[in-house]
Amino acid sequence: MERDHSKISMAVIRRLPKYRRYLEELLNNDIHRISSNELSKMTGFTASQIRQDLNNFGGFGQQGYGYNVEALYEEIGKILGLDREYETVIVGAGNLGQAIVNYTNFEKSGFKMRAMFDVNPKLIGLKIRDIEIKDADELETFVRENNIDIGIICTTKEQAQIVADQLVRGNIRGIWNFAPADLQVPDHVMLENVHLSESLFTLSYLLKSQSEDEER
Amino acid sequence: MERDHSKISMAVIRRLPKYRRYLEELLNNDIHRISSNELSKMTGFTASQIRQDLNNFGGFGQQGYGYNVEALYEEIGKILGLDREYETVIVGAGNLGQAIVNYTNFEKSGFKMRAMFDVNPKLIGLKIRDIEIKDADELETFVRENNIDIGIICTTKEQAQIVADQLVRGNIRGIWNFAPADLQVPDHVMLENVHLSESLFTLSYLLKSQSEDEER
DNA sequence: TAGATTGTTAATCGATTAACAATC
DNA sequence: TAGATTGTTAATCGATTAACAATC
Repeated sequence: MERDHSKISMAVIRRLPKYRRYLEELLNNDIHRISSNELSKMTGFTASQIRQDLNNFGGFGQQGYGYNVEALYEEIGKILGLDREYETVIVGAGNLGQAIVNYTNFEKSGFKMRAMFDVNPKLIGLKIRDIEIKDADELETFVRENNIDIGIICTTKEQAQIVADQLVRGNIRGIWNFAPADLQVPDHVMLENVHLSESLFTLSYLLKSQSEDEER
Repeated sequence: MERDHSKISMAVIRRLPKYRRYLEELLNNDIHRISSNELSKMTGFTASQIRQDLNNFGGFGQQGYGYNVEALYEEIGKILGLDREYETVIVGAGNLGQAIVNYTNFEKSGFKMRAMFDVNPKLIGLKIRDIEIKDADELETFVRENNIDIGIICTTKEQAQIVADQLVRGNIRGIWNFAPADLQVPDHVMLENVHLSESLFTLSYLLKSQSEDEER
């Protein structure tokens, strides 16, 4: 049933978490069967697209019946790599870093927060949810010795590339970057950016075009 | 020179902030002229795409010369609606709300933070950067009376739709939503989501497919 | 069996890239 | 003028939608 996933487009991948979120909701409401048509109404994607998306990974459905909610939820989790745990560190223990470490849903999804790092002496040594804020000097060593998978960068844009280099030297596998910068990392290190100002500027564009539309 | 912007694709819009960011960098380095080819090398987009993108909005360049950095920077700012100020409130004064209010770059870009709101009595009355945390009960009235443009939702997913409804009743124009939920808002209210877990799950997918590739 | 709904192919649509004439 | 680079059209590529045969 499993196909070659190696050339799935990112557009498909980015829809999977939304499918999974709605499937979770269905499970919470004790609904065990769903058709692409019903999922379409919930998610706003077309039924055709949903069937296409899922079929990239195998035939999870059954003709005349639809999809089993539990099974599909589990399969999507596996595709996304959520059937395992990830060792994680947060670099930058300011408000954003703290927001992430306090958002326990990430832990529940398997992203284990092992340490935070900062340069601010006032923060070093503190603990948040039992997670210690360490001196940023120890980052590379800690990442290497603890086989950390993911580094979450919550520093200024000035520090971000320096931190990324340290993470890479410590053999990090992926970087989740919140700094407003385009980081340079080797091909084998996966990079996912959250560029907040790009998102905010998109909203301001939408407001502008909305008000222009109203003038018509 | 100005064209009808009403049917520009979102793919184009979401590239504009990146162009603008690199143009700002050029300005800081006193570079006043840039070709689509050089911009291509910096941003990673093709030169052809850059010229196509910019030509959606008018001919900002000059044959044989390229683009004037200042002028292009300004134009992109105008297109994105960054040539004006926005009245903004943050709902939810936890770490994430505080991270946003403390990130002063948004203020510099014209997004004026006028108040924060929370239900937690321990937070109500406190001030962050001179911005007061108010009782969430006052949200709708405050938004209406102060002509707030943008509401930033940093609450739990359970509270998010309730807050969105209050913002809408207060005549909000746009919502920047950080809660992991798909909010229902009327068509005239613009909605931009930052779904952090979707981004993190995408990273975990990338890690998984990267390790599968290595096995080959 | 009849009805429902998937899996999958084909058609359409939209976005990106290539090419080059226009022009500074 | 010669050289460079845009603006813009045409070609290609990829993603979405439609349609329907397969099948539960």
